[in-house]
Amino acid sequence: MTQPPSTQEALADEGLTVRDRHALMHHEIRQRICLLDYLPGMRLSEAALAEEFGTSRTPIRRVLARLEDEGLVQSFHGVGTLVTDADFDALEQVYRLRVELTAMTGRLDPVPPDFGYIARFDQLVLRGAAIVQSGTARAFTQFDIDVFLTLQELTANQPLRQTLERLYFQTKRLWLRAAEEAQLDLEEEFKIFQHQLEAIQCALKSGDVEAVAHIQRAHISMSFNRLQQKAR
Amino acid sequence: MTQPPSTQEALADEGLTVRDRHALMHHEIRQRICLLDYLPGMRLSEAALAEEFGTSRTPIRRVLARLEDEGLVQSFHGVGTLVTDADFDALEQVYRLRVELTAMTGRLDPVPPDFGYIARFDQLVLRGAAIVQSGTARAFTQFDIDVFLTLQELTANQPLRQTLERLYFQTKRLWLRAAEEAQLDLEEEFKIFQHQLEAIQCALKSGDVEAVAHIQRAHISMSFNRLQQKAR
DNA sequence: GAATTTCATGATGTGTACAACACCAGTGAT
DNA sequence: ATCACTGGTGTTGTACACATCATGAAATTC
Repeated sequence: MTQPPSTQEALADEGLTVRDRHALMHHEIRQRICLLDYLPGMRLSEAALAEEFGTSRTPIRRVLARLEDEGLVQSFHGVGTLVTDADFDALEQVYRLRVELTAMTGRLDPVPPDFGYIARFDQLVLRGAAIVQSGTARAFTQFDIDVFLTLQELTANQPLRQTLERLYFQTKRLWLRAAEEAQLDLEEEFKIFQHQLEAIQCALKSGDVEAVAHIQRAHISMSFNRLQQKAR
Repeated sequence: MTQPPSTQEALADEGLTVRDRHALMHHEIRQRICLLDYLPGMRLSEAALAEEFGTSRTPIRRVLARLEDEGLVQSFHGVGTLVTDADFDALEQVYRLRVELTAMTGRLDPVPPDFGYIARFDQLVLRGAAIVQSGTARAFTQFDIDVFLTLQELTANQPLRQTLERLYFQTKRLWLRAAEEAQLDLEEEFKIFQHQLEAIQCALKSGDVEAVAHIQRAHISMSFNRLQQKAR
């Protein structure tokens, strides 16, 4: 009996290439940083991570180097590898660029959604409805990541997707931190997000990918404004 | 008597931190790829590069990993590290994104040029005039890189700069390859570029950074169209 | 008692040997 | 003659020992 392996087990699996193992570790650590399992300023030990993932420091160092290029950690010789702090002012530029780039997804190589895609999105909307009723900020963030990755499929422009993914994971921590510090009205945030999902769902069914992009853009912009408001 | 050290000598210098050495090697290898010293498909030997830069494979591997993330090389286990080929169709998406992002530099955190900046730009225009008269495609490309990096200073938005730099170095090889294959009228290309520089110079002196961005955008777009035309 | 020095500790960065892998030439059987 | 196999060679990937550096506590000196 074979069951889908967990992330940790997958690393021990033998059917994976080097690139796959690297991607898995990168995703996992990035996820932990964005879900605030690793808080800003926290020191990541290469040795500890190596032991956890059942490998040596060398592959871990490669992953951390990539995360450093992406702005999520920073290494200091003799000190350690520290999670960068999600400072509002420093990330304002990232947020504004994200807003503009999101609008662009509708114009640059849009991918018309097929039936399978719309069905998958319907599933997401259902999942979201459950979170509205009883969900934690953490579960919501994980959900938000899934929605983001799904919506990314609507653009065939690879460099645009790659760039947006970077920016997304750089800014995502801001929202979650504000939410956990009770600066945001969680219930209201959930409802707004659900409304956005339904609007996107509607646009998808009419095949209007550009409208989807504009809805996203508007909501990212408004979310940023709410953050800005509460941060002061 | 102290003179500015060359790239190779700088690596032997002792006053440099780890990060500086990494940046130097990264810049140097990136430059070689974009100036077609390393042709697409060519195999880069980690051992040879390590010896040349007077270090071991370990730091070289980190540089190559970054270049792989940037899409300039690709490593294959047991085969080698190959320079990616500058395929026109594959880079079309990059080009189009670059066009849009360049226009954005005028809107997102523009930096008003001061007298020192304008003076430096005047120097560039003079250098360009010399290339128009008697210049190789290679010298022109090197000049183009300098102009690009100078114009980047007009945006304070760091993530935007970082992204544009990536895209720029991904696409730059296309032009040079087309030029060396005599698909482009070099003299005409030089003149067009010089006209662009003068237009930008004019916009700079009136302090209109957004106009600078639009001039750039127009020329990148037109340059791409000329490439597309000649490639078929 | 306070400032300074020393040194133990633990972190990242580097060098190197070896493992895993792909490619190719040569060899043999069919 | 052709195909399959096998070993040699060179490459990237990994593990580990060591160098280098920053930090803080303890010892020492004034």
